[in-house]
Amino acid sequence: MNHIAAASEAVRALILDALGRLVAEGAIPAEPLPDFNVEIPADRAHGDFAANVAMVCAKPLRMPPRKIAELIEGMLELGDSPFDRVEIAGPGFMNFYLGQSWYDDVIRNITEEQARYGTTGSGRSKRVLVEFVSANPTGPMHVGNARGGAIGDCLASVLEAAGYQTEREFYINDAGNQIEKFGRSLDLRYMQLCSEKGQAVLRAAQSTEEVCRAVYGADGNTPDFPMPEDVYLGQDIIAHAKHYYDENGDALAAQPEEERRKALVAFALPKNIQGLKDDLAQYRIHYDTWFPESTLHQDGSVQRIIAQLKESGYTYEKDGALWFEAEKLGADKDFVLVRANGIPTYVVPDIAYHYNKLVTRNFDRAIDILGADHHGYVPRLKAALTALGVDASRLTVVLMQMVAVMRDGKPVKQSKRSGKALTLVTLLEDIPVDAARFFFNLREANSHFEFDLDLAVEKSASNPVYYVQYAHARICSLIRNLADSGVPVPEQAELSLMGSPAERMLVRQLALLPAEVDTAAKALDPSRLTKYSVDLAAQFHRFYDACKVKDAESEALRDARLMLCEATRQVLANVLAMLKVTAPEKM
RNA sequence: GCGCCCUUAACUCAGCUGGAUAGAGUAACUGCCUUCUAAGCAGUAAGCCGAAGGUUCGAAUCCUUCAGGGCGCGCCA
Repeated sequence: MNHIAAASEAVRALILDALGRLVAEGAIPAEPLPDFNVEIPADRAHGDFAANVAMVCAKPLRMPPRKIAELIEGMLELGDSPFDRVEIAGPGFMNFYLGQSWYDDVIRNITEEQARYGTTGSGRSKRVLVEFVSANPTGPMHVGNARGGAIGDCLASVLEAAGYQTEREFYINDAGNQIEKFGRSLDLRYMQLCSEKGQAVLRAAQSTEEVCRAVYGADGNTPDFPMPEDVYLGQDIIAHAKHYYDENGDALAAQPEEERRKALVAFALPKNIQGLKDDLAQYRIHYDTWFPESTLHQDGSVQRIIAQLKESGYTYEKDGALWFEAEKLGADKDFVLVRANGIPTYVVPDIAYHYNKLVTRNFDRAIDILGADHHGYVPRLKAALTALGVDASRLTVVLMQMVAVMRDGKPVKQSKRSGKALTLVTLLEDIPVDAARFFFNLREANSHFEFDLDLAVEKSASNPVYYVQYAHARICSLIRNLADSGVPVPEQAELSLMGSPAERMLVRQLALLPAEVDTAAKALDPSRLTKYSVDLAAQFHRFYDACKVKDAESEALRDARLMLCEATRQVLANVLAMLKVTAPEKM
């Protein structure tokens, strides 16, 4: 249950009620009044909730704000409301203070809902598909994929918590130009290994790694093993070629190039895809669906989309190519659908894919997590969907800014061309999954992100994930100690004994979770939850410092605090579960 | 040239549907463990919220212009 929203609604209702009676008594004129805000003030000294009703009504009522506030205050009937007092402050704010029973209800509610606490129904069971990472299967995942993975997976958790029927999907780009390029690259490396120089390397090397290093050279392009422009240079390509050679020898070298590429792709691509699955599993990401692009070609979807777009009337021919009139539908410029050589551009399967999501599979919403370098492409995709008669607002693209990897305070150059980008696997060798997932969700997607390798590797307290986990472990330890001395967490306690600032601050923070989940779901911003978890941990640590549990002034108070601790532990565990970060019982 | 994003404390960032003295974490300095985990807490210091205009009772927040940084603008994906 969302105690914050309920209390906020109560403020609004109390004020509207009071205004109604003021009108009835003729104290203020009966005219439509502007909407007002009920918010949680930044400064607690300004109450638990503040309303600006008196200020926004000052002009239409032609009365000073404080005077209006006083009139409203005189008419308020706090009665059964969660509030026990109201103050007028500053230019005319009305500050509402929560009564003790509200705090008690929050704790009882968490005790009752347990792992369900924090879930809401705001998504009304709508079906949402979250597509994320969708890394190119021609190579390993890089740091950008790692960020997308953490953000997408946590966003899906948030949407689940908010009551959406959520599915996670990985789109496998197993067709098109980059697969051609993959085949070409594999073939070149394979033929190099079959050559005299390659054979010499194979004889001399003790391991695949040594072969890769020898062939790769300093930057993937050595005089002995030259590579042309526009191929993949990474060592993973060499390793695939070497493995194929190990298993099948050089018989393939005599085949036509087309056949060689086909065989090498058929050999390497499934391995890569399995590698992606394994790496993502290690990163605690599990998809409901792995959707191969190739199926869209095989089942005729791509051709059908082209036909449908033609029928829409938004296409034209120019220079032998088929163009889409995206500009007429809000995009910045028209683009090519089918090249003069008859091969569709990458956008067509993409359009077909999103059509599949929203029409064929009929998800209510589709959410894509993409790198910011795709921003220009989003309006075009949406324009195409519009032309197909699909409400493009059902697709939301979360753009995430680039990750700048820092080492020794300097940015690490990520060279895609030479295949030297930092991979997810390498990253996870250095830092724990917990830290990586938390770190990548620390900032909202749409902000430039600086990943400090030294800091993440450090495992120090500067990394906030330890701060949050420590709070959980600390509570577990406390509960364990008391249980060992015969004091288990009680099922009921005199909660109203807890009225100190530290206790109340903690409870208010606990009460905030459902509202945070809703906000995060609405804004598609899972980073709100990491921030929330840090704030909650901070409130607990303060409470821990200010209030003794074991040596409380009375057993009744001790029991009440024990219940509060357990509620806090539960909420920390719930948030960490959404982030898929472990909640340790000991540290 | 056009478009998107960013610019807040020494560093990394919150705050942005306009609200009451601008927040947190790091780093610096000071205190707090014979007592539930000091991976913690409390405190000090630190800011012309990139610049200039505008809107208003009120602007870090909205609008305009400008400056600096990142990223896009292919019959590449």
